[in-house]
Amino acid sequence: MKKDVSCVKKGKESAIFEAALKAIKKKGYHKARMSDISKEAGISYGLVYHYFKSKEDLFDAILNRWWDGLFQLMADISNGEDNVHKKLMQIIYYFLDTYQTNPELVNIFITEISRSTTNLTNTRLGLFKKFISLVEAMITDGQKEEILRMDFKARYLTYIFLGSLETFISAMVLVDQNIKGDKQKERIAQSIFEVFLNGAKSQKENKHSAVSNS
Amino acid sequence: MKKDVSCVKKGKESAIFEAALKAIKKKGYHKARMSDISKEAGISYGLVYHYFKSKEDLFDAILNRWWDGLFQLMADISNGEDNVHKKLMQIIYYFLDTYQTNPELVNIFITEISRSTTNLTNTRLGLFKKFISLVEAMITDGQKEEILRMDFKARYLTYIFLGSLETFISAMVLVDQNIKGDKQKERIAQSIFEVFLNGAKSQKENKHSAVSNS
Amino acid sequence: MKKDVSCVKKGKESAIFEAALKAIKKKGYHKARMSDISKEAGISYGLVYHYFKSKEDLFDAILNRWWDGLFQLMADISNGEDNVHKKLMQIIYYFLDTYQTNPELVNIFITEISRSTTNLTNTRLGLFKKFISLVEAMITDGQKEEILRMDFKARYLTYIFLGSLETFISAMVLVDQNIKGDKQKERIAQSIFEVFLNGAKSQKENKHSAVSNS
Amino acid sequence: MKKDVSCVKKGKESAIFEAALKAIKKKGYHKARMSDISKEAGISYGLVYHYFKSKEDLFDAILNRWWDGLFQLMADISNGEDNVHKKLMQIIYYFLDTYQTNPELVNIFITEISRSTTNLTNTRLGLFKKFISLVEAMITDGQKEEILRMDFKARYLTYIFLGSLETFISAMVLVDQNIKGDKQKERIAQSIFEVFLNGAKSQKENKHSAVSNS
DNA sequence: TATGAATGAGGGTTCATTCAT
DNA sequence: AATGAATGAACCCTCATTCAT
Repeated sequence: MKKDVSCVKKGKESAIFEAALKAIKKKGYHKARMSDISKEAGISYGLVYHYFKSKEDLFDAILNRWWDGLFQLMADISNGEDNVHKKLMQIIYYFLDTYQTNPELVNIFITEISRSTTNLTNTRLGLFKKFISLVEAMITDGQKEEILRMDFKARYLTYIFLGSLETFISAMVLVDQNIKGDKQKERIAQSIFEVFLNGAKSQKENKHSAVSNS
Repeated sequence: MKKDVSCVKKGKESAIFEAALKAIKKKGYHKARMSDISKEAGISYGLVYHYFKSKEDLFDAILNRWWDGLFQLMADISNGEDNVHKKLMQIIYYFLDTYQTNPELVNIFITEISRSTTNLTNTRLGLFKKFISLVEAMITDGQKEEILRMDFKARYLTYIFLGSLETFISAMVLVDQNIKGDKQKERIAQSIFEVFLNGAKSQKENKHSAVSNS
Repeated sequence: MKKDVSCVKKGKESAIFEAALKAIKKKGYHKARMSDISKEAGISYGLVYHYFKSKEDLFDAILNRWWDGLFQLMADISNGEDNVHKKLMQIIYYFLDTYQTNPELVNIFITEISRSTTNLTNTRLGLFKKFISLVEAMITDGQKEEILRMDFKARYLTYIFLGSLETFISAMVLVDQNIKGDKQKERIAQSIFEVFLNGAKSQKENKHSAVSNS
Repeated sequence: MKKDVSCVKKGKESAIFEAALKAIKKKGYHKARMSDISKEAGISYGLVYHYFKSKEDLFDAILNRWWDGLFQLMADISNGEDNVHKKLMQIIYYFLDTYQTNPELVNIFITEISRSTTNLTNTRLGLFKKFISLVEAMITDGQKEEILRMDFKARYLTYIFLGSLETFISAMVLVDQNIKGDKQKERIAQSIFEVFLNGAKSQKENKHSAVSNS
């Protein structure tokens, strides 16, 4: 019941929110106009300001939805007893799942946040760093459990992991590709993770180096 | 000497260019004002337009410097006889070298181009895709030579390679980290490449899987 | 009553329109500033753009008011059964009437359109040529009915007719002369038409030539 | 010799002058840029300012050439003993002749002066009024000699005369028509003058009115 | 004379935000 | 809650004019 009420109450707010997602995806934060958003939401110009204090505020709300979901996941993972394999896979899946249900949201994360220094207020930068730290902590654990190689800083491995993930998503975003079915999603997730874990070297090469290393 | 002459001739243009780099790095393309640039360059407002047709034009000049250098490198690599190892390493070094000499340039590439769909005109998108294709071609060669694993699409490996690289740089950009000395540069390059090639899995794990695979 | 409603609804738009008329009359289209117009209309700068897309658009709106009225008249005349005398007189009266009620509008037509090649987009040029053609058609009819002399091209007579009319108006515009009462208006209209029809030659001369022609 | 020197000295000045004519004809005074003019003249940007104090000054020089020629003619006519017929014809011919040798000059007179109140400084307005007065004086003389009808103000006849003339030229200007040969020039001059003098009424109509007048 | 780089005061336009209704 | 008219501070760009060489 509570939820219903909130839905009734938040019906317009939510419409604005979704409209903002679309508009920002389409034009980017700077070029998306408040009028685009209100038009897309099917409401009047000034009403946006009843629900969101400013454009910046609306943007923050969008980011918060992203970060909230992500940090919720990170909390769940941290509390769980999975090994590093499964933990990292869950992160990958979070990105891919969200991309399926809410491509605009991922798009905005990729294009406006993950690389842009300009949109990064200190608060936002903090969230971003916090996320990296959480991943790094997992990787460090993996190193301690001797699952991940220890000859590189955990931070470096983190970059490589997140970088692969982001670029994959980014590429899909760029061509507006949608993930067709769970099969493809699984394949993509596997690719990212497999290469991260075992590298791009061929088996043949591996043997060579195994020999040469022996 | 040659350089001096060009500096005399191109003194102002070059000053504007550098000022634009700084301004765009600081505020991003959209928020960077032409007045910021002229002020930074120590010249009058209107003079910018003597050297560059428009803000867009100035931006393009910056991008062209980046792409020109990168495509020059790609051409050199393609003509050379190096194996895929060395080729990919050269790409990594190009990013790191440029980051040393011209951190703003790399910054702009990372923040305004490599992920931003909004700033991407068709021309720019084309350059970006061309670059990806060239890397993919190298990776494909590496697969044919059985140096790189063949169980994943070359395009996927490409994403992972470039993703790792970009995120590394991006992270440095984010914290305004500078590369101290060639030693550190080498270590970073090695990290990226090593993990890409051999994966993040520890040796111990590798033995396990080697055993389990046999 | 109708007018009142429209005034309530279109109050600001109409105020901008009138202000634009004044500003353009005073300074000409090029030198008239949007800020002049907004100031004259007693509104804020940006509001002009709420009602008119651009300066050009506002200018077009002004021209359209003129052309709409004129072409409406031309249509009415064409449908009517009047002879060429009355038709041409109605055109003269349209100019003079509009000059009385809306001197700025006529002013702008005279100064910015009827002679200026620079402000003439193809659309505007088209309207102008269309008007000339309609007048020419009347004159041609007059020639067919043997009311007007046939030894000159209808187009030539058209130029002379419109030229007389325009210059008359133009001269009044130049000295900001206003038409005092319907008497003066009638006298002016008569002058233009009489001379066009019967020429400037004196009666005495006419007799001479009549004799010499016989 | 003096003239030669002046020609050597004034070579560039004259080139600028002609270039300005072309540029202003093409784009109008306001839109014609000083750079257009210098480019057209084949000289450097700043040099224009050696010969002309300002854009306004250059414009005035152009107008002066026109007015000088015209007032010279008016002086010659006034001193001569021709009747009003010949005098008016000479004015017509001055316009047509100049249009043949210097179409841009006439164009500028038509489009930028004869109707535009905006470009009219008091000085320029004075010249214009002076010209009208001189024509009016001729017409008045014609009335006194009972060659021209006296039932209308001389000023009105003047407007009609000049209006016919201007619109004719204006129409040629509009379509960039050039006068082919002296035959056509004569025909045009005749048309203008004939209708001014004898009116547009057909002979048949004239007889009717002659009858009705008797 | 001659060059063209350099200046900077506006100009049109945009758009986040406010406010009266 | 809801509307959309109203505001005005910037912003990009133009271009007449000046100036160092």
